[in-house]
Amino acid sequence: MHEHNHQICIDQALKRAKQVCLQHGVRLTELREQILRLIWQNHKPLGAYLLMNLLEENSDREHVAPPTVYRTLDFLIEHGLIHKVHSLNAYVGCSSPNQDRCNALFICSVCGETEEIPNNSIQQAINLSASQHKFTVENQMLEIMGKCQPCKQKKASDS
Amino acid sequence: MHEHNHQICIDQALKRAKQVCLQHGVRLTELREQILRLIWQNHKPLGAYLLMNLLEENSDREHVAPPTVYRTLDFLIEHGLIHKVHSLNAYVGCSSPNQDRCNALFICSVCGETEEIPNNSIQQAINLSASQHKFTVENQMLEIMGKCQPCKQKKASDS
DNA sequence: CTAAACTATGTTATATGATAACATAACATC
DNA sequence: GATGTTATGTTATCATATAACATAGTTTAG
Repeated sequence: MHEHNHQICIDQALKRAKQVCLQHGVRLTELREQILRLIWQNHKPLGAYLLMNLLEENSDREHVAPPTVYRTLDFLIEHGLIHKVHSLNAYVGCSSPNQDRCNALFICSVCGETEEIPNNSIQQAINLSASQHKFTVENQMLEIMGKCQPCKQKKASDS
Repeated sequence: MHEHNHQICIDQALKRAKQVCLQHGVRLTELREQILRLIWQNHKPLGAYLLMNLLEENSDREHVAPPTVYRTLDFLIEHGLIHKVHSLNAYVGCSSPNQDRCNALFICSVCGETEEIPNNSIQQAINLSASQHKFTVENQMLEIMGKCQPCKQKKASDS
């Protein structure tokens, strides 16, 4: 795990979520805030059913059913607060919700930690390729699996 | 649909599959060939259960079970003959099986037609971004949803 | 202030996608 | 043709996601 202050991460994400909801004229309900918080407590993508269990453990809710979670995930995705990581069927906090399009997601295959990295030159290359093929982009996803620096070092020191 | 000769497409894909299997020292069995053929009969990504049904309809097999299809899909993926389109949970023929990494997949949200477009500058941008973050890429997926040229034209003429 | 409209959540059932575990068959090699 | 290997069949089950409808909570207009 990178050494960075998680609490600050979470606080920032929630603060931003409140702003976004205000701007969009929608409500950040308790449920939505709880799920967003759970997601941000990891930098790993979390599956919907895991989130369901976490929600049962970490709130006074007793029985949480799938639709509850999926609706909330849909809401958070719709307002750019989280991403779905399709290669894992899992969900991760969005660190730059102001962008139209999804950035590159770097996913470590060892620790699962996921970083969203904005990159103009990737975007430009995609846009160029799209326009060359007269293709109008609505949505895109770039997921990159591999090993992060800390995990590589750790593996090296293990052997 | 682009006007291009499908049969040539399919034939080329099967020819290439035979080469690849020969090189890799594995067998292109009847089942594998049938599924590869079914996949190539579309330029749209097909789901595993749809393929299962198509296989029952288009072969003398009576009951095809999920593992049969999934094992075959795994085989075809492993040998670079098809791609899984994660955003659709579906499978599409790979048009350039010699590459290490997956190219950009342009998926039309109207007709579903999918094109795999190799693009060095996208790949370079990804590699650069990865190396800047000291991230070792093992695998990647870039899926771009939007509208293809024919569908845009068609829509324009409809209105 | 309360009825109506809208938004959010609860509940039950089910659809869809994928795999585990073990049995059988086909093929290859000696 | 016995043996090991690869491929496929079979049954059950897990994992992911949604449909459809019921209830509750919020907002707004009259």
